[in-house]
Amino acid sequence: MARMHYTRDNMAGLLRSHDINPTHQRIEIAHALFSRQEHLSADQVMAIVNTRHSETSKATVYNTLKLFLEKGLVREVIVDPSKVFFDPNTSPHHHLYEVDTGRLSDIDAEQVQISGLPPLPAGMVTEGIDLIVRVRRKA
Amino acid sequence: MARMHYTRDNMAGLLRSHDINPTHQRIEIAHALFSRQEHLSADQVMAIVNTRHSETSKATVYNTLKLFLEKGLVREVIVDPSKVFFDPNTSPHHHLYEVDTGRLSDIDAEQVQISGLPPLPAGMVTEGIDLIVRVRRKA
DNA sequence: TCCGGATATTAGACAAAGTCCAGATTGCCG
DNA sequence: CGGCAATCTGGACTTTGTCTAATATCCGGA
Ligand SMILES: [Mn+2]
Ligand SMILES: [Mn+2]
Ligand SMILES: [Zn+2]
Ligand SMILES: [Zn+2]
Repeated sequence: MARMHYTRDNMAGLLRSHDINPTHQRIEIAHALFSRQEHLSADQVMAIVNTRHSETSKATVYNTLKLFLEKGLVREVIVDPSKVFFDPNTSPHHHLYEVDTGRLSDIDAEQVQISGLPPLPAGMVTEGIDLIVRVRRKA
Repeated sequence: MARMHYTRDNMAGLLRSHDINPTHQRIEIAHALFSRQEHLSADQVMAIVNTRHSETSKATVYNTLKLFLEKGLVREVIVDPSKVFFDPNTSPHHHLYEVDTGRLSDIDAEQVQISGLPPLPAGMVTEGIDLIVRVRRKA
């Protein structure tokens, strides 16, 4: 929070701080996500990064997003059966999904409490708890 | 609940009660889901239904699962970026997803409470609230 | 029973998202 | 400059799911 501006220049430091070698392509992809602070699909990232002139291949977009994921720079949001969204907000939070438009927005985790979850099966650890509120325009 | 046995004979009535014309293929597909009470992907349904000898086409499997969904006979569970699962349990409940094995199991909604959700945007209605606990084998 | 329309099923072409690979590029160090 | 590791790339490939036009099945009325 209280993050000011995500410029391309900032991106190099952000990447380094996550143990990611900052290359031109990686900076562009990070910038697409962080400057917008939106949930983007791989396809959308691809389109943004290649608006001016084609710069980054599909393989690199996918490789890079996966790398960001492994390094904990972004998180994955699985709400749509046809594509995954990448989320520059890695603090714990939930999602509101408008099923008819595909719009996806954040719900702050602070004020939401979830209680009464059963104990985990032995030898398992929680990787994350995803809460998705699916909404639709009233008929 | 307290459902005893899901035989093929029961399936016709179940389908009719959901306003679905019971055909041979639909009965087989419903039987695959309800007799197991498991979360199955379209591919898995296809494999089950066609074990003995090929009986049902891919198009019919997908058409039928979509029909079941529309008629409220099954629900969709979106946890895996690569495929959707179909769930014969339509009562409100949550899911535990073992990310490394792909195993998906139910969490009773009765004892879980979720509070503090923000008000919905105007003109929107909730279609459902999905809670997914992602777990992993302890390292 | 036979006919005709509505309903359901089918094979296979197609599309979209994502993966993989082998070859080119880049950046860096001596 | 030459070598090496890391990165990037086009394009083939895979998987999941959709679509379509042809066929098969079902059913009610003559
Ligand atoms: Mn650029
Ligand atoms: Mn059969
Ligand atoms: Zn988010
Ligand atoms: Zn379930």
